[in-house]
Amino acid sequence: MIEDEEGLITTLSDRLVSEGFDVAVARDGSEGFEKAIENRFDVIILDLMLPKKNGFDVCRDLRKEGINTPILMLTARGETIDKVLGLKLGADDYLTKPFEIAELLARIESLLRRSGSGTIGKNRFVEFGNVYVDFDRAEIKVENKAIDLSAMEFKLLQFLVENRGKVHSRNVLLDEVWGYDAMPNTRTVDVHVAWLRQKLEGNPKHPKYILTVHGLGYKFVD
Amino acid sequence: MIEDEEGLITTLSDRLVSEGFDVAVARDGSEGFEKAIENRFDVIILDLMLPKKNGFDVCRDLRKEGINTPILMLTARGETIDKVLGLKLGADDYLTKPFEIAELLARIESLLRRSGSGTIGKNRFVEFGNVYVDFDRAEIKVENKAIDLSAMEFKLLQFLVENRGKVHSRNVLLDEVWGYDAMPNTRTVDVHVAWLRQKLEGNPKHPKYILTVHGLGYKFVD
DNA sequence: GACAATGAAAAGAAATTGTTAAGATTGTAA
DNA sequence: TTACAATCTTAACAATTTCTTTTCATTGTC
Repeated sequence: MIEDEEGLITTLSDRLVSEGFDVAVARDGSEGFEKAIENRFDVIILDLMLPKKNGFDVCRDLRKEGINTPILMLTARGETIDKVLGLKLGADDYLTKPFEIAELLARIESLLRRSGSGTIGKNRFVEFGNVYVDFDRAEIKVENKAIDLSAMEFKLLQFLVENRGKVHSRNVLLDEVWGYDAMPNTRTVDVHVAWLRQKLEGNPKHPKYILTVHGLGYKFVD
Repeated sequence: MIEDEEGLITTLSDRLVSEGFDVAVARDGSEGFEKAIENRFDVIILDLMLPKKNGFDVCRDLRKEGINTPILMLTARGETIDKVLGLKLGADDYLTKPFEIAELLARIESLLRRSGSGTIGKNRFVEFGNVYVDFDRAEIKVENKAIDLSAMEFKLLQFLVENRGKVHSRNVLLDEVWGYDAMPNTRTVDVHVAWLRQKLEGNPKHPKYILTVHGLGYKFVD
């Protein structure tokens, strides 16, 4: 994402990350150009008005370098855009600010589909034993009965499941689930693990999925 | 629908109309190309073998013009189709003649769903409990009595309903419903949710449809 | 068996949400 | 243009839920 408007950067990258994308940001044209050459991105979101090197130039020069990554160009409100020029320079799609994020996501999907890079945004869920977890709906079912999890419990479960098999120390879990700037006692993790077990282990006293590794931390297995 | 086989045109357009779609027909490639640029269609059904300009060319040129309308390509019996080529040119799906009309309808539905334009053509409405919502007419009825919703309330309801089941954080709702450049307080969402509940939940204190997921956001269920 | 690590329970702290009402903003008609 | 009505946003407070800490019992390891 080559963009200099901080608000848009934050909103957009947050959303894209939550949709499962990895996002790299460049805040001016030259930086964007460099990064786009060094890395193999799937899509480039390119603002037209940029410091140092404008969107048209970035686009044209990238194509000159043989970079065929799909480019979605953003134009400011009211900015009259010369589509023909844009097309000649090699952009793949346009979007005029302000736009709905859904619109942008749809365009990205379309670009990815066209370039054959694959799809995203599916319903993510996992099953183990008779536990069913749907991360988008924030819903879990045990023996087909819906169970309520708190936000923390959910995030913790999600992290453990997505990094199954590996042992995670309490400090790692605090960083990953609670965030780097939250600094609760490590025992807090224990409490949440206990609650999770209470809710989804058939026999919480002898857990099958969320296991304790004495002296090291916890791990999820299935 | 860009197609030159009269029999198919009649059968198909009759059926599509009866399913609630509006259908425009072009009988050769050039005409189809022109019409697709002039109008905002929701789906294009495009035959491969056409007079004046073949399906591949129409497809590629439309994409070049920035037309992202989903394209469903029809190929004749036995016509070997180069799917890779088709994909590069921007088609979204294929169907080989002869096909069941039901199959074609299903593919169209799928394309519409993917492109997020909702199912248009049909007079789209939903019912849950004794609430009736017509999105095209922007009308809702509760126990058969018409209820007024403000613009925001309506957009919010529509988004929740169209993405039912999934939990949406307040920030996502702000982005989706208010737009990314609008930056109100996240609590604004709560207020609107409360109003919606007031208007369409039988017992607003214990909502059945618009549910709070503590710590995460809101979701619609029915 | 000693010592540290973990499990379990409960109370206090903190965060989130529901609700209301007072401005601020927008749209509309005179 | 002005005045009015409708709508939206913000702020405040209470109610609720969740999180953190603490304590003590239990388990595991050397």
